Amino acid sequence: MSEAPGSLTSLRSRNRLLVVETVQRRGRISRVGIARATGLSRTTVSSLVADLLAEGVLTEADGTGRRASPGGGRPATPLTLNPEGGGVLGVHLRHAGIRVLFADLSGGVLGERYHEIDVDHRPDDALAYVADAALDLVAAGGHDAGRVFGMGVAVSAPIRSRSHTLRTSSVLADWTGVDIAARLEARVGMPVHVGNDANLGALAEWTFGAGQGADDLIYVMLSDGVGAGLILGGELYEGATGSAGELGHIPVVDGGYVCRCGNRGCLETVVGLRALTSTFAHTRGPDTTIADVVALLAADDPGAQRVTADAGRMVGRALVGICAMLEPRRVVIGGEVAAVGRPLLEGVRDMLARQLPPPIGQEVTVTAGRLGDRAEALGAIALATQSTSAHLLTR
Amino acid sequence: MSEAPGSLTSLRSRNRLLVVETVQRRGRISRVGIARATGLSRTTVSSLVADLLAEGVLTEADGTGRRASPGGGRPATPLTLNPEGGGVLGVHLRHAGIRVLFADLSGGVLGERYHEIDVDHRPDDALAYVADAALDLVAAGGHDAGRVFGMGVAVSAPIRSRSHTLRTSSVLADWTGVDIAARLEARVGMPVHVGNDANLGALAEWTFGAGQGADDLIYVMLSDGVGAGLILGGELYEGATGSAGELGHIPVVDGGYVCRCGNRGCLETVVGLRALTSTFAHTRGPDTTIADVVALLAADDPGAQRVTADAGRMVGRALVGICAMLEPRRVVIGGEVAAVGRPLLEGVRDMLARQLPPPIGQEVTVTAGRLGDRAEALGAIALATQSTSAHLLTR
DNA sequence: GCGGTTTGTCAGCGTCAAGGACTAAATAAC
DNA sequence: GTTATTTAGTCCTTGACGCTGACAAACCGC
Repeated sequence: MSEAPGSLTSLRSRNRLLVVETVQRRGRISRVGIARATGLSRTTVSSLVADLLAEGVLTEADGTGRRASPGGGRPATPLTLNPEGGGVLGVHLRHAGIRVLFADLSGGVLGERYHEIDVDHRPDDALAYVADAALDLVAAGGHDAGRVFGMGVAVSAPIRSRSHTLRTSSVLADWTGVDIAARLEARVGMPVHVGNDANLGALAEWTFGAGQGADDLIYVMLSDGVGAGLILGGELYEGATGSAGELGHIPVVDGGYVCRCGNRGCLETVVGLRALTSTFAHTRGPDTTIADVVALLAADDPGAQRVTADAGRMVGRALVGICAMLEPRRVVIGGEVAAVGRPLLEGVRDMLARQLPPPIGQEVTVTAGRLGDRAEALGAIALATQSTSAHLLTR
Repeated sequence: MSEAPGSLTSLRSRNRLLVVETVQRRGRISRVGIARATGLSRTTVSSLVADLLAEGVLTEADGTGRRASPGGGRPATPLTLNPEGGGVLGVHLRHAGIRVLFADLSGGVLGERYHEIDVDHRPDDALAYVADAALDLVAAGGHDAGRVFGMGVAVSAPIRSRSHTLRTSSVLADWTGVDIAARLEARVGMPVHVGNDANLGALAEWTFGAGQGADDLIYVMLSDGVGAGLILGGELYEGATGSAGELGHIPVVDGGYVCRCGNRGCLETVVGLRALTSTFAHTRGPDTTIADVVALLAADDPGAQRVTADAGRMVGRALVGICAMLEPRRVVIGGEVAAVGRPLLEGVRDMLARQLPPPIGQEVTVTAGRLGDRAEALGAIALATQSTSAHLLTR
């Protein structure tokens, strides 16, 4: 595991990782292909691949359907990540429930569990459920638990990255100071990595979803709370203290409602799930849900149109400063509220186009997330996969 | 120069770079010290150092004053970067003039030239001056031109990082599309690296100035234009298109003055050098300079106090969103306007403390820059040094 | 079946960093 | 003054690594 930083074995480790990442990205690639892609020699790749095959990380895929080279030549042996070579678990702890995903190393989902539970006030119950569901999924998939390399956990709270514990959060109040990683590691017997849910949502949309190829993107999670995740220069940016992305607490209304953070007029007080639905309390009753709003929009209800577009403009307003400073290629809108679709996106686009200085405004694309509910859990999968590649495969 | 990515020689190159960087950071460190700091073995370090000594990159410093170890033992031989081993040039092209610095590889300034010239409309004159001054400085320092490894250039305009050319800019209108790097390379015969001045100011304050140790910082350059540079996760962040940091064009006043970017109420229209001094037109005449404002402040003039504090608050307002999203450790205020000092800083602090959500607000420090006028040129030095280390020493 | 072509492996070689033994140069104790 | 001790730096050997070049394998078209 640990090794001298500049030694020969570290070089081999780096090359191993290079090979695995290449296969991960390209899928079904031959040894020669890897050599061309990485710049390593065929011999070296062969040697590394031999190791990885022996360890069960890669497999030689079936040759059928392989494209013969023009003019003949020995057909290449396509290599893929071994689907039975291992898997990872991804968990999303949100205030209303828990989602657990089981996926192979390339991010293909093999199983899923969702459980409604009042996560806020029951850390022990929640963690117990997570552990049970996780082990259950692995068993149901017929997988060897020893080849499940890790678990990622997305949590709706800022994370102290060093200690893995949660900082104060009014969403998960009873969880403050709980070391989720340690507790879950004890239960499931594998490395557990914890991250903020908005950050992991960003990672997911970037890896699997609407943000593919955009190495600088902002993911906006419009849910009960409002958060954001940043991919900057092709890497997840978590900030010095691990809680970057407090989009929800940017003031957007002068002298607006008081927010749970103590300030006034925060974005969250205007476009949070509850704030948004409560706008309809007078006409549609106090129990209006986001699904109701979607239905109204489908029926071309002008009030709903107006409200969601306004919400989008508020999001845009909060984003202007950040977009001017960071010049992201893409803004991806996710979270439950994103289900309302177009009018919201139009609102965001409208505000950005109007307030950003000319060159930048045209370079930012605003899109809806493609992963829906599962974005954060998929991000947890990606987190676990990254750590797995880095730690377990590098040896 | 170019080499296989995973080969043995690449490993040696990386280790070379590691050694040089360690010496750069620590200064006067022995071989054993380097070994401890890098994790390499004494043998390896010795071998690398031998190469670097032979090439003149390092020198064995004088042993006098060396601290003998407690309990005796052979005294260590301190190593330093060879002051005569090479130098780099740093240039700042601003609208009103040109600054050229000559420094050794550790950032020590060996010579300086400043020339007032209307840079905006005379690309050829300006570049000719830069080349003359640069070669002159090298000769005056008694240095061998062959051991000057590169030149960095800070420019008040967005840079297309790929092509090294300038994008449209209303500050340097006649420079649009000019390939500064290529033109200067032809004149001075060394690699030239071009960067945005605010970005390089950030790099300078982080490397040499008020931002040392803060791996996440925002540098605010309050000059005629208003720009910003970002250090994120210990690296300069330039954005996808190389023009991140458009702080000056964040709207801060609803329906304010029209800005040169086409929008209304941009930060630049309120706190730019001209905007700020023109506030005093009625009472102090139209030719008020920033020095006059400083004098007024020194005399406890209440109007000046008020104006500068308000300017600070506007800067703070523009920064709130970014600070909430990025959680920087430090905000460094530089540029000519920063000379007004305390009331401006207090204004920024006031606004951030009031509008940032509680945990973040306390974690950000707002400081004045320590490098003054020379920050951007020093950043150009840092840029050239980085590139030098990476390209020339890695061989 | 036979040359042509591409894939993958094998053996030999040069390079690299690490570990241990050794020399160099100082201090501390006697 | 001499000897033991401690730390710094070098020399030599060793094991691992990746690359080059040669060779076998597997397919094409004729």
